[in-house]
Amino acid sequence: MRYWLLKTEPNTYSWDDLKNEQNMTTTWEGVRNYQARNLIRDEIKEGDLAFFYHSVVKPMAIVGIVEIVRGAYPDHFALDPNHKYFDPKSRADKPTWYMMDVRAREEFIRPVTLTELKSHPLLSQMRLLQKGSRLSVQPVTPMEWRYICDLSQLRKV
DNA sequence: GCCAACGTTGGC
DNA sequence: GCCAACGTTGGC
Repeated sequence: MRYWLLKTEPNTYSWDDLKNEQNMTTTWEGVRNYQARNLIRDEIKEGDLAFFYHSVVKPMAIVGIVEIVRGAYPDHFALDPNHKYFDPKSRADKPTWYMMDVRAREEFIRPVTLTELKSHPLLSQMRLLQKGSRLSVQPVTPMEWRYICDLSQLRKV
């Protein structure tokens, strides 16, 4: 089982949005970056866990934990010409993009902010904290995972 | 609102 | 295959 971090802009899709979904489960579509695509398609497996990170908002923070409840399958939104995630290069018989399903599992009673993450030397190698790191799907090491979970209290959702 | 970093596009 | 131009991301 491996650990990940998923970025989202809460203006677009937030932790509260996820908690309000039926079964607190949503599709995770619209990833249009090849590096992130490769992680979804090749590395992320059902049962893996991921931090849910709010970007471009105050405060920027990890707010909860989701479980991957369905591994990679073709992103059908790429095939819909009327959808904002449409990509004319993707084809049904040869999909370019992949999506997955995630479910809210736990939330941080106190969100762990980007500022706080940066203040911990042991987290200095975190992908999220590297200059210019724009990847919206990132790996998290087991050490980083445990360390960050210990920074806040978790509660089941 | 700014702008550095990054990814993609397209002419050559 | 190179690389300049362009568009986007995302922290500040």
